[in-house]
Amino acid sequence: MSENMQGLKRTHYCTEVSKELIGQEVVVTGWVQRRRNLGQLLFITLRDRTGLLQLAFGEQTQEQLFEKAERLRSEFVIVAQGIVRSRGADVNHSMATGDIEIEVTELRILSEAETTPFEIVENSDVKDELRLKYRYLDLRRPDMQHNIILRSKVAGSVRRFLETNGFLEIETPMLTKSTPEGARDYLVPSRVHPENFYALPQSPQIFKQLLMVSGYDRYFQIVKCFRDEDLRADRQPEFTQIDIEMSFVDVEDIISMNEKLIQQVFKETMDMNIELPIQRLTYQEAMDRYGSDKPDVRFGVELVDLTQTLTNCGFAVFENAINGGGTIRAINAKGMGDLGRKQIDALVKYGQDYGAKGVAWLQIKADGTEKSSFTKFLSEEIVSQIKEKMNATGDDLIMIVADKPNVVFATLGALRLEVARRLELTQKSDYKFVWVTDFPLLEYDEEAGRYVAMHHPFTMPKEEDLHLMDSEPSKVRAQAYDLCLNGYELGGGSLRIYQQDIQEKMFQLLGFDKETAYERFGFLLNAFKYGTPPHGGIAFGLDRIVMLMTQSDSIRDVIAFPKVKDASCLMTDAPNVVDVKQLEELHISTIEPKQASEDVE
RNA sequence: GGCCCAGUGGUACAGUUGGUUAGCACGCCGCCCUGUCACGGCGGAGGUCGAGGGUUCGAGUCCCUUCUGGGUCGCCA
Repeated sequence: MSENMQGLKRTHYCTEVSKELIGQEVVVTGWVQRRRNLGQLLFITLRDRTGLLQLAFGEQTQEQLFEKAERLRSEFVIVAQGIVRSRGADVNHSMATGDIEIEVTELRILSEAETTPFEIVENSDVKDELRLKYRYLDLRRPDMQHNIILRSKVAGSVRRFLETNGFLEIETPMLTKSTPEGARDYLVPSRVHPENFYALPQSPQIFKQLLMVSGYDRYFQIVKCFRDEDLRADRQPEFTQIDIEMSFVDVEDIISMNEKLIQQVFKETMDMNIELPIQRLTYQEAMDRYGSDKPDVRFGVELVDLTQTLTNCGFAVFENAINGGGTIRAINAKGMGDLGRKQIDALVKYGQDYGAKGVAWLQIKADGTEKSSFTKFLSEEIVSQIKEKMNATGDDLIMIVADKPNVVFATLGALRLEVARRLELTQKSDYKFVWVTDFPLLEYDEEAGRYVAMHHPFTMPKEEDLHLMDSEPSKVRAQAYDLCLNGYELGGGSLRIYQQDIQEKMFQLLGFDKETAYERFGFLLNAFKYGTPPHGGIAFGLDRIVMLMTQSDSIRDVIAFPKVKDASCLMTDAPNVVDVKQLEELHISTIEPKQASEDVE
């Protein structure tokens, strides 16, 4: 029979009880972490979100109370009243409250608990599947509580900084209009409008721009966004953005404001100092040096251009790549000079997952001898040129990819990261930020047979590239920027187009006629007719920021109730089948059950 | 949609070239124990080895299919 708290009120969280309170009466609440019954003496470790506290039952304890304490089991919820006392010499140094305990005078069992499917301890090694099914228990674990609490602190720090700097927090709709550009939308059927659908926002992009038109000048929102795409360790179908927009600013204003934001958040929540200004790379530099637009700059192993050296060495693969508009680049994995053939082949295979047809390699062992996948095309002169360019001094594995630039960058960029993992070149506790700027405005979509916006259709081109919009659209750079940390994109943004003529040109390049553009974004284009300030902004992925802060491997570990790989929720079983009546109200016909068998044969 | 990894009492793991009764730790239950804190001691319960099929005298182990979870490519303006 469970009891209630009537007449008792919590006076302290577990770790707020300290030796300053010795002799005083306190009331504490929480979950039973552990019971240690020594016969005539019994200890309970009590846990709440602040930590652990020991309760003691001994010779002064009334018999009835002691018997009640003996009934306690792990995860029972209790309230205990008692006197704080010193533990004397028996201090537990691994516990924040290890020098004191509560001599309990009253105990109430508020809720009993069945044996949990896994133990509620830090760093437990339970399968994700089980953790997520019993997420409410997983969230009791101290490391998860730390993550979720830190997340709240980060959000608080963001709000304080932005409010101090004149930003207004304004909410935008969750039920909005589908925008077929970009990611797939989650759709919500309308009951009132048969065959019509709302979409959940992929981001509040257009609304925040409208708020600039409306004169709010500085906006922010910590907001859920939805994208119906496949999941990854750092991607969930619903995720949280720190969404920011500013008026009457240029790229420098936005970057400097936002690096101050990041600096303050890391200082307040991690006590970590970030030196400003944060390093910057142009997109082109990032690709050339790291093979990635979200480079991990904690280590070297940079890409080197070997096009000049190798085009005419006689190896047809290289020659064909160059004739096909390609390039030849390489990385040098120092410390892999004695890697065996099997392991090299594994690296080659790894690289092929990223699109390269092959990876040529040249190994220079510690003793100076060479081994290569294309020995017969390597004259002494070419080898020495490669050695010089790759700074090879022995114990090197040079991996070379010849292909179209995007394939070369993707492959070597991925191999570079794989090399770093194998050689353990990075530490999670090391944080290196970098801004990547001057992204291309457009990229060519082979499948659609047209240009698509790399960022979004409202991204402002660089002034000096405007003249290229007609002649060489692929060369136009955007006033767009991403903030990257340790190989993750933390956030990105741009200056927006606010001039009618440039916007029209942009739509033209994207292959929208005026009607299509108005059908999709008419409310924005109309709004721009009534006085639009120059504006721009950025959006940060809150989940990723906290993931990196907590050194987690997945954003699942910093989201209270995340979804699994197929976007379902193991705890609630969402998504689920709904009542036929609900469907009828929404004018959705029920799905016919699939014909059993036959369709294969 | 493709590729890769994993699945063995409640949990985490071990299980040899296929061989008799599937092993260990933690947890759980009971008894004992006055300073424990990963308490200790003694005893006990708990498994259709993810599922289905196949090979075999015999399958946790080999093969096929499938389910579940994870990673990743595609995808993610």
